[in-house]
Amino acid sequence: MAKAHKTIQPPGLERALDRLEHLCRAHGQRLTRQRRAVLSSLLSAGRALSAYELLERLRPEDGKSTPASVYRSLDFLMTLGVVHRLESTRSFIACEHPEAPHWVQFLICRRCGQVVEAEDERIAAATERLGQRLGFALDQRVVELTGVCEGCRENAARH
Amino acid sequence: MAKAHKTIQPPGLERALDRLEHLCRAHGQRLTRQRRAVLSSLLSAGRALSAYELLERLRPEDGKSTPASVYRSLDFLMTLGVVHRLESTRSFIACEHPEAPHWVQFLICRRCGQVVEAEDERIAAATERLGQRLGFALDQRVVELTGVCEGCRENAARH
DNA sequence: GGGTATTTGATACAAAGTATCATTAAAGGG
DNA sequence: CCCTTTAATGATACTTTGTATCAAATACCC
Ligand SMILES: [Zn+2]
Ligand SMILES: [Zn+2]
Ligand SMILES: [Zn+2]
Ligand SMILES: [Zn+2]
Repeated sequence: MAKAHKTIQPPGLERALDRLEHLCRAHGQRLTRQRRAVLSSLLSAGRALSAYELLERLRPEDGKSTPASVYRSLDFLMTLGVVHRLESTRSFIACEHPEAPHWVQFLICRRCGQVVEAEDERIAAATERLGQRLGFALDQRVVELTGVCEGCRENAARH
Repeated sequence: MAKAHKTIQPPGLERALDRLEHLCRAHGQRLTRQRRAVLSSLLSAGRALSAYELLERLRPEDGKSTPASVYRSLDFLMTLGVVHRLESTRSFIACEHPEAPHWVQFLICRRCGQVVEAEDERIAAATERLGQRLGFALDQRVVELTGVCEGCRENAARH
């Protein structure tokens, strides 16, 4: 049975966009059409997209988006914590956690591209401790674990 | 007092190149002039370099290196585990640990660019456990912690 | 030293990201 | 609702990073 491609439906999307609006107000930032469109597009994709893939998906709606403006919107959404950047795949993904800025870990399947956003206490604590031990005042933690997910291993098993 | 720029001197460099030779033999791989030059250059730099910075440093010696060949050498050295790639800065650094392939964490100072390679048991265990819990068979772990190192914070403190 | 599979060089290109500045539009107050 | 202000976008051009292809060179083994 093929698992349906994960796509956030209108209800969840609405909620996320409302949350974006509140975050903007709270931070005294402007909520523009493009910022909404970028988040919306990432959510609808239901997976990580490169900036240029995202640009392609915006084109039909908003033919005049450019790389620079997409990157600006992404940067903005990242500072709000509603979008994350995956360094190891140079792509961007909508946050799965409704809370304020947080430190997360990503698990990435190299077969199907699935990305799981985790919030592991143990890892958070261990990285913090390492930073302290080595005298670093940390402000960014990239934890990206790549491998093969369960589903893909099962598929591979039966040839 | 200005701290001298960290640079690996001939003795350590020799040892690293010998190690590279042995690793190549052990893996039945060829040790070419360029591969030696790339590792040597990274070691001498004593910091992370982008592929193109590295290319510049190779030019004087070997005027006909190209981006493609540098990337190929870097890929090769990475599979041997003697060079690491920093995803969050798109750069490469010589391994500081003489052991075979290993899982490490990097601490990166966003001020001075210093990179410390750590091998923290707790983080290793915690990431492994997270992978298992979520059903991922991990084969790559990117842990890059960015912040400000102790030295840079002290410098900043006295304006 | 000669044979052979691997690696490199040369060339061209693709993908990812940024700088600059004139124009547009979001937000807030009247 | 309109006007003003300030921040964001559009347009353009460019930089940086990374890859594909195939002929020529070379490391390794004997
Ligand atoms: Zn998140
Ligand atoms: Zn998978
Ligand atoms: Zn290492
Ligand atoms: Zn520093």
